[in-house]
Amino acid sequence: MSSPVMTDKPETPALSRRERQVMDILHRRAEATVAEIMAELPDPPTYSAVRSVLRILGEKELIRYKEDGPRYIYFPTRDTESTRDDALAHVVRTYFAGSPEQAVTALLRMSDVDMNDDDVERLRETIRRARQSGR
Amino acid sequence: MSSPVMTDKPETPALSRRERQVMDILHRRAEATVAEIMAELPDPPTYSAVRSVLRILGEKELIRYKEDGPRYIYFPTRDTESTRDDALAHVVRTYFAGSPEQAVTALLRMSDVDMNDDDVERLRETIRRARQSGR
DNA sequence: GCCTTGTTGTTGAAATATCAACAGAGTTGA
DNA sequence: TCAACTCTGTTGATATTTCAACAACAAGGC
Repeated sequence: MSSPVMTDKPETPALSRRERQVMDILHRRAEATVAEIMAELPDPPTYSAVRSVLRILGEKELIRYKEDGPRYIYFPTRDTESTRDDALAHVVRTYFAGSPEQAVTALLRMSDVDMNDDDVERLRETIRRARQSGR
Repeated sequence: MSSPVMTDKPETPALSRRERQVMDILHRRAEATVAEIMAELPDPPTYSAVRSVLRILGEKELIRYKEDGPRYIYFPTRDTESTRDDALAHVVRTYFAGSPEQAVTALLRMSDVDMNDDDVERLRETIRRARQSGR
């Protein structure tokens, strides 16, 4: 099972439904036990079923675990920061025509701030200037 | 999770791997033929296989089609705007601890603008003031 | 006209995901 | 101590997904 060189491994090994649900939980919580994951899953299956998914995710090397006394605590293998950037990039590409500015607008609307594209551009300019004047 | 209205997912029937890939393509392109979808799928299966997925998505009422001469043009049933908001909200909840500001920071970094949380807060203030002074 | 190409409708097989059952080991607390 | 409880390791059954094959029909080029 130990192939030393794996040529072009896709960034996302095409997760199944349950696999994605579990990964989302682990990213949201940073780490979790089987019981915690089970509690957060929609239509939670049995303990055994959750562990089956975890086993598969482990085989795909998407998660690892550390021992905490008698039990395992699972956590994502990949760095959270790069993972979140990928997730964001995917959303921007898929839903915002690849325009981060449009996504920013939508986000600020979500956080109760009204802002149009011109505003965003103005903001970017402001930041850029502040940055150049030696922050 | 501080959002006052937390609508349960009325229609996100937990898509499978291929189903999600196809939906992503349709959201990115707004509409597409079978051939176009097949061309954009990773590890593209046969024409028939793509159509099977489309049939299932149709049964779930996630997509519809219009006739364009001899062929069908498929498109998402749901409004793009609400779908993208949901997608964004999911990413924010899963990867940014529910903080749109953090997501904005990551987005602006992606679009080659350096900006920290203080910058974002300053920006929000700027926008808010500009708005109150009668934009 | 006639052939080639591209499309849809339908069916069913193969691959994969999902789930639960059971055995065994370790921990805990009375 | 030891019995109850919780957890892991493993296996296999069931459900769903994924895929391809084939027939029928329409369009376009020669």
